[in-house]
Amino acid sequence: MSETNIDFTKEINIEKQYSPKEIESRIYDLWLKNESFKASDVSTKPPYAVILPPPNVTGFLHLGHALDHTIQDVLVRWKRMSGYNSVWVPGTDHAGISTQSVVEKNLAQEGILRTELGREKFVEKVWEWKNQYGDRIVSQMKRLGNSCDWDRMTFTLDEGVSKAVRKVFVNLYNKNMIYKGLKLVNWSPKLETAISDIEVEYKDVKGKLYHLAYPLEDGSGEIIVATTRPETMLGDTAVAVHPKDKRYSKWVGKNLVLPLTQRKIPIIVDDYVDQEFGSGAVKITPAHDFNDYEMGLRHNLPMINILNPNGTLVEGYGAFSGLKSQEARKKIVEALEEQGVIKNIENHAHSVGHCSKTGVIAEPFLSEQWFLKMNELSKPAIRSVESETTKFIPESWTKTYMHWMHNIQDWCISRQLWWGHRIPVWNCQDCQHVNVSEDDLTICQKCKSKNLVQDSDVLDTWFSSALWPFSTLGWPNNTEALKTFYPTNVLVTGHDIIFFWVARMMMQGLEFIKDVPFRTIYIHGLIRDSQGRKMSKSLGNSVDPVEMIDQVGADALRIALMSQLNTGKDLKFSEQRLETYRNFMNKIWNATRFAFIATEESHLDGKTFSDVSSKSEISVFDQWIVFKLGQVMESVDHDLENYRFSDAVNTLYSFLWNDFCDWYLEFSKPTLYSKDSALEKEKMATSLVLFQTLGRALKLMHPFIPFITEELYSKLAVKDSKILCTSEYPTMKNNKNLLAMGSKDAWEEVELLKLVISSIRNIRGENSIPLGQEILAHVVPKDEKSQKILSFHKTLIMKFCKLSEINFDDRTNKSKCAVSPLSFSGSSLEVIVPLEGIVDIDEEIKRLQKNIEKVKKDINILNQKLGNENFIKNAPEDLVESDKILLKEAEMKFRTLQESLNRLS
RNA sequence: GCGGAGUUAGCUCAGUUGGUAGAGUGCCAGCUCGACAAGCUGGUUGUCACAGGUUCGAGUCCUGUACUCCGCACCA
Repeated sequence: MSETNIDFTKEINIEKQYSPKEIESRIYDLWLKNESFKASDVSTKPPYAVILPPPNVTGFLHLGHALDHTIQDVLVRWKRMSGYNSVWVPGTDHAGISTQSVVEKNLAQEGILRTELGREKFVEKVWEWKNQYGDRIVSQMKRLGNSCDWDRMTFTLDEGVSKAVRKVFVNLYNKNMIYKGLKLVNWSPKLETAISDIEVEYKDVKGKLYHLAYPLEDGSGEIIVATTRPETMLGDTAVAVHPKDKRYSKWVGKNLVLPLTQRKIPIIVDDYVDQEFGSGAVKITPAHDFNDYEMGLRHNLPMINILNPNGTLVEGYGAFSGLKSQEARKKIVEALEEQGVIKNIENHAHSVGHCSKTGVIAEPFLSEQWFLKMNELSKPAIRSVESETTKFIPESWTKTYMHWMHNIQDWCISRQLWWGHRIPVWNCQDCQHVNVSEDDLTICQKCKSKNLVQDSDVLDTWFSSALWPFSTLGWPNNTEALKTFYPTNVLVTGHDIIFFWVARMMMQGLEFIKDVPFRTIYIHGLIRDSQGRKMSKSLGNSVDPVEMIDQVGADALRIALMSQLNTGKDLKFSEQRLETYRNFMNKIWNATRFAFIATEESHLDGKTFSDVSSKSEISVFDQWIVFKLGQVMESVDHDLENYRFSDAVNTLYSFLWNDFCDWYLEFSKPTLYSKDSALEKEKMATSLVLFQTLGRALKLMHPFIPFITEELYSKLAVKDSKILCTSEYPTMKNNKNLLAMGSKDAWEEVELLKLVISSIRNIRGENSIPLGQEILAHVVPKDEKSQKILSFHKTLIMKFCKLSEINFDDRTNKSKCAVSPLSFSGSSLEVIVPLEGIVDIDEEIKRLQKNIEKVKKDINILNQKLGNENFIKNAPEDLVESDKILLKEAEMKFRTLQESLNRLS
């Protein structure tokens, strides 16, 4: 470790209030200039790798990103400081549908239609758009403080990634795992493209159930069928009944006449039909319903497509043709009613699939698409989680993952879009050969014809995302980066994309690299507003993180988010909490300011970060804070190791604020401000310990609040490196020398002192004795050790409690006195404050009564426990013993309090 | 219907093997004590959702109930 000494300067140009704005941009530039975030492909250090879930390239940072990114940044910074070759690989996603829609909308405003522009020109426009806005999200990520290795920045349409995509496609095609087929898929009529099953969101809708009567061809009767979508009757190709349904058995095999079209359709039997529901007869529309589709396949029924890609009715249905399905429904219902076909309409709640991107109703639509077979791919992905080669945190997500994996369906990977990875398939117009190739083709591989046309579809965005953990590391080349960083350590993401992304990365990683893409999957909750509602534009409750950063700084936002992060639950965002941590930043700022104001330059001359004195030379307060510091290091290490971010934040918060500022800095003031030249040595020691402790605290907090800690660290008089973010993260191990200065004895001594001080302050506070009024106090220890400690710290107690005088002997006349009996670690003592002439004793009577009630309650509980034979018999011995001591102490306190109450009233 | 998470102070949440319920924030009172009013000091706040059970002892373990949230499936 290199030891650098920065000249200590007494010139304090630190403002009273922390203003993050100027500091943050300066500090981020400093990191970039020093290449602090760069990781090496080849290193002797152990690797630690995190791949950023790539945000939409034309998107902007929202609060969810802020949370997701901060978690990753904390981990990556922590590991970087802990001696790892720590890399965070950034990237952005082309986000096929979203980006295409945005650009299309934008062009439409200029009066330009995508279809008029043509594919090539349109894609050019999207690239222009990407180049214009692609940096916005990156600069926002930098404002948040993300310590990405920017040289590794990847875009999903980069050449390398595209190569990977094609290689994967061709490879899977050659293994017969990718196939093209005419199948019923989910379709977005607005986007006019197929979407995958998981891109459909089911919402409960209050609809109607229409009962239609279809007459038999031979006039022998009619069958009532029920439907929520009457317009689909145009595509009916059968009516199905249950094979055991006696009501219909006589008609099975006969034909019905479909109203409006007069088409003849058969009555068939199928087990799928529920006899109990409706009339027990189901109209079958194989081209527009998934269940009907399956039945159509089973019974070899014709599949009549009645919809155009944009959701309007196809030609051939007269006035209905060209209508959107909702209008068509209205008109068709009217027509059917006229003909007396509709027997009944009732209200019916059911859930309807909507396109998750646009919110329009998703239509089951018969079309030719590319599919990836998932069954074989899912097997190793299941095994890897079962064997805990990859672990979910929290573990409960394992079940969700498994359930989906076990019920996995083939994935529709083609999209009828222009923006994305075009499917690497060239169809020969002469010999009809399907050429599948990693390279662009101009000649048919079979007949050498030049008459080739590339498949017009692009791949689902998630197809390239699924390769992200290895495509970003250089695959298909066997790069050093891939060898070093794959499998990555942890994937951090929200639970909303476990199926879309996490599961698919697992499958592709195992298929192509033969190893899991990450060892741990950390799933965090989603951010909601202060009332627990989802954040959305329409509700107007979404919060712009950049605006928050402008207001309170990135650090405050980061630590506020992390302070709420536990057990993967969703978290409610509140600006109040943000303010709390803004204040915390200010506290840290001013604590450091104090360090400069209160210490003298000469005391730190030549001193280094790891210089320590001997225990005998530093004060008991120094020993106390160092002891606490050790505990903090241990606890934070444990919390980070176990992804307990809020615990780590709480530990650091209370150490810095309560232990360091409230007590240690106050304890150190009498020494530091002393003009007594005999105290020079103590001053020196305290100055050093103060700076050393502060330095460690800044380091410990750095992963959470990188900007302010880096800024303050740079000003420190003693430190062990120039740049905090690449310095060593403090642990019990690497701070052995310093921590050896801490001691348990010192801890006990100071805790006793704190107890006495607090109890006198309590008497002051409860009796409303103003600070300006000095008072007399008696502190009566019942044993020699406490006696020694307390008299040693006599002046300090007087200063802390604003006493005119302090006595350590028992006061003989305790009338008109406030009395507090105390016990600590086996010692007991009394604090007595004479109140005569100072305050009205009514308040003191109230205080005593309150304390008596409390002690009485304690005594009752303890008596009950200790009076219980079974407790004595069964409870651990040391518990029984400590309870006995507690009881004794409580009884003593009770007597003391009661006596002083008697004297007062 | 299946699965998951939850219910603890006014609010946001901790509570690791069972051993007298915690923090922050808010609220009340008093303070320009030589870093910080974005501060200091003191105080206030609970039928741990409900009902049973196991146990000497349950916020914690078991069973059931109610409510909230989130997935998935079904829905002619």
